[in-house]
Amino acid sequence: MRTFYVTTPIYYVNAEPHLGTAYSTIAADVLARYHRLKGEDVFFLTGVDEHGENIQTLAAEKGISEQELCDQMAPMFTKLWKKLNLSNDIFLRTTSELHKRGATKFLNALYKTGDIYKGKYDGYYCRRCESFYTERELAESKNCPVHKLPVEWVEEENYFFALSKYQDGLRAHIRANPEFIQPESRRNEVLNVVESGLKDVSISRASVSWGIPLPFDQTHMTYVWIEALCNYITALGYGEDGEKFHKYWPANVHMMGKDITRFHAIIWPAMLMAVNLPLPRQIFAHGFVTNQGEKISKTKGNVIDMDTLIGEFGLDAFRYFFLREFSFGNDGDYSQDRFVLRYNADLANDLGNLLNRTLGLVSKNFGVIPEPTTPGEFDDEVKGIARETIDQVDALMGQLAFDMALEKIWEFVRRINRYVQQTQVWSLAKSEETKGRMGTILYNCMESLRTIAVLISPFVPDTANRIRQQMGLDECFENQGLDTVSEWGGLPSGKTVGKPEPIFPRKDTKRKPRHAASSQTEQIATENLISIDQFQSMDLRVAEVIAAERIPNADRLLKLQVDLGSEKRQVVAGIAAHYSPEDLVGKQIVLVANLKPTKIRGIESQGMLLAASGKKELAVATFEKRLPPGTQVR
RNA sequence: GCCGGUGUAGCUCAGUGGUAGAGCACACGACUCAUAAUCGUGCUGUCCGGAGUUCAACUCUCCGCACCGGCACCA
Repeated sequence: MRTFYVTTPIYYVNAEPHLGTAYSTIAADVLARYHRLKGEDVFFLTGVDEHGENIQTLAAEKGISEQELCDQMAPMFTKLWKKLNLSNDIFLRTTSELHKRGATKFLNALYKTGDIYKGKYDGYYCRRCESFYTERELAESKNCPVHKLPVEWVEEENYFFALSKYQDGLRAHIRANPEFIQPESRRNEVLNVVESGLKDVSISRASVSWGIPLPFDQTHMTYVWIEALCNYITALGYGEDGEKFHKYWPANVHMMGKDITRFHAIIWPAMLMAVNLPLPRQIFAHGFVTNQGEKISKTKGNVIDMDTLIGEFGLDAFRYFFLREFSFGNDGDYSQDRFVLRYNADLANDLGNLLNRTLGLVSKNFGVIPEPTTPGEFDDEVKGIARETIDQVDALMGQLAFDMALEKIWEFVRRINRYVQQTQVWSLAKSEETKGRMGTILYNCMESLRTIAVLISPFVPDTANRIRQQMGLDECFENQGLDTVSEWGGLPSGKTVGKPEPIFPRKDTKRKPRHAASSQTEQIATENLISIDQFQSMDLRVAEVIAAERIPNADRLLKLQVDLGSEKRQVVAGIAAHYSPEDLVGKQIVLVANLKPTKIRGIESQGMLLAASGKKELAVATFEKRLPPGTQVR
């Protein structure tokens, strides 16, 4: 029996699950369900990543143990997955013994290859990011560019994995296997990174206590990312349950958001190469969901509330929308309007109404599924399209083109609506002679609906079941494979049909009162308040720009000469995308005058100008009146 | 600045070396079994701009512009 192993990333338990994680996981679920439908032996993995310094810190803040924290967080994921009707075969926690044992074995195997060596690592370290930064990556303030928190100078002995050794092997593999990294754009990106040279990566942390110790040196914890990647094999019982592992590995698809492509496309395959395990067949990085064109973020307050959406439209509409509307692999934009449009057009009008009108006619005129006694015009065409649809959907699902697969299915749905129209079935009830033809047409409609129900079942499992129920077919979908629709005519005549009820009640298109327009500005921090003294430690001055020029080979940089009254300064500012040099000359700006000088692009910068910047726009702070240069700002 | 991608009807996108398509939206018509649904017809396009190759380019090549992603860089 063919096997199919699909994975999602294991999600970090430092935050609750959100739409992005749901999107990845639903997509993986659809894929898993589709392959089960094909009769394959599927293993679908998802789980949570529970180790690392972040968890350690968070637990300390809450005054509970790390394990307690994880035990609180993990159920949030399992609960949501249940709500989303996900069919994962395992929910792996990295704190589980299964994972710990597997990871330990893997690390030992890796160690034996000789590709792990002890080296000294020193650098600026951000505890939040759990990663190092070079001096250049940091601001003068010595703050982490992501969290704006102070970083620490850390010197520690670390273990390294000789990633650089696998550069050529990786490149060759990516080149030879176009399917390996998808979509294409991600593949190019990764190829680019690999070709520009790989550096060895640190795989341990001596300063962290919450994690899995390196088996060959218990004083070091395995770096959380390295350990997490192992989950794809530990979930299969790597190193112990040989049978399961050999059955499913290598994975057919590692599915993930595009932000974590590199760990999966570079480090993970290299580690597998090192220990001589086969590489996953495909790494698929999907796009992000935006909300009306904007990135979704908590601080922005434009998070899409899944509960509300599911409450109002139903789970299946939710699952349907994100897979139909977005081209998997590209970013997709959500808006309530588009959601309603899709819901009404596709689910209520096309599919829901087709089922409803068909069953209405059947129950009124026959009461049972009629016999197909009287073939006629259009019948063969409909049957042909059914066959064609099944084949095309299969090809598209193979490419993870969920949107196109659904489009194909809906072409079929529309064709059946047209069939009803063309044959004017309803008018055939008037005489007994035409009743045979009527029954045949209705049979064909129902048989089409049965096929459609099977095809859509991976996407909208509940809907598929409801369609079957209304049609009077009691078996639910778990037992209905693709093979049950591969031959036309599998629908049994004579069965009593159920009561037709709209499966997707149409939604009013009238604009609902919008929930409070999401604010454009980010929430203002109320934590980490500073004292007036701290504020006064900044020496802010009025400065007049006397000259400005671009810096070659830098998109964002301008070199400014400014007048501070008592002295002149040279400042490099990252505002070139928004201001041309001419715009600035003569302007009076706010300068942080007591900032330690630094070199940017080899050019000395003696201060920093203040500017407000949002996602797109940026404006330099100026004064509404001219002032003597050097005047203090407070 | 480097690497890659995209730019086609109001919107989302498909597409081929021979002068353009789908769905949605919109308009009109038909029908009435059905969830104001369905079916039919129509609609708008300098297929980003410019140059070149060609009998012929939206489709190939080059240049440019805009936008997106990655890198560099951004206090």
